[in-house]
Amino acid sequence: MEDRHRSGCPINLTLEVLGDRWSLIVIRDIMFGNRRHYRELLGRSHERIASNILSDRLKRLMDAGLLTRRDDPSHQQKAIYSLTEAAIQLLPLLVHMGAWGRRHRPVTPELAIRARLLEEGGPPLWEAFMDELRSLHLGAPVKGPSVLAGLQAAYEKVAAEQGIPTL
Amino acid sequence: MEDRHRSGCPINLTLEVLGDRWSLIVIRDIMFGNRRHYRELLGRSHERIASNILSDRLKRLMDAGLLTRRDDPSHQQKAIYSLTEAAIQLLPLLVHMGAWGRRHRPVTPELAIRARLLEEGGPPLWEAFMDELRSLHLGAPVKGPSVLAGLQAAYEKVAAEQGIPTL
DNA sequence: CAATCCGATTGCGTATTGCAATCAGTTGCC
DNA sequence: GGCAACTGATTGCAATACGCAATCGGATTG
Repeated sequence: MEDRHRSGCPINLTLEVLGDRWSLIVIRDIMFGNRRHYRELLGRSHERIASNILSDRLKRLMDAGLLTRRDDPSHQQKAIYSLTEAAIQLLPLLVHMGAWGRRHRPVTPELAIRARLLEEGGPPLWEAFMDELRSLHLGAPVKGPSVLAGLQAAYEKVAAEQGIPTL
Repeated sequence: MEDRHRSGCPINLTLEVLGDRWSLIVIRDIMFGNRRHYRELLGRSHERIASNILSDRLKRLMDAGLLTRRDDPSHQQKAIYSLTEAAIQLLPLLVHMGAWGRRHRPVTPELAIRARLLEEGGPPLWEAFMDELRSLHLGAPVKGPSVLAGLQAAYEKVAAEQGIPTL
């Protein structure tokens, strides 16, 4: 991206990569929504990212070493985007953002269910989730039950109880 | 700021407040640099924020309930900016950002000293620091020795050993 | 062979950013 | 008193980024 940095401060350097309104949304959708294709990222979020912005962010995140792109073997023209280890290690950051937002912003309760569960699970749950992400994105061996599926099931349970349409 | 949100997702709502290149830099400088005046924030950082951007960010952060502004009793035209409880609770997020940047970005070693100490200190140190911030910014009673001074001393010690100019 | 889906790209108007200069009022100093 | 320095900003302007809609060439599906 840039060779010239504003400063070598760790927080500043992190903001140079993630300090905009879309980069972390894209990573969130890949990480928690398991969205691996361009069209999935484009259409299925509440936030409705524009296609040119998505394209630009995918490029930037690849340049920054947070995403990789490979061809989908099942479809000649599909691409699969995967998280790198660096991106997987953003999980605690995203959990903290969710936790802070839950406390200090006007969140929609059903959209905060996953954030609450991840917060309550604490570092042990995060580690299990990160291991699962490594198996999904880096081809690492599967180590345990699916945290992702567990979060989704918990969400659907609460959603069903409250008559909320599943995303 | 905006009444219309892109979505009620906790991560998205957090990004609507903090998802730009300067907001967290301002909070970082107030929090870790104890910079409470406009001119201090304007001039003493490595990143050199422009005065109009700083002015705009201070306004937005006040609107978002992360900062308060009051008159400086010692100087008729000076203002003192303080963190709110919501902003103080961003500390773990900032520590995680620093930790991630330290591992995955080309940080300047001496600028990473505080980040390393806060990371190593873990939640107990963060709690102590947050208590100190509450006494500095919210007028809460002082509870223990100054974490801020400790970080600064540790930084100056390493800096002196390596002949690095103190900020 | 037509409709649909694929990952983008283009055009265009608006909003945000970066940079430098400037402002009016206050303070410190001699 | 007088003046330089300092206070928290504001203004003007150019460059960049964003948001939105339309579109693209190629591949797949029915």
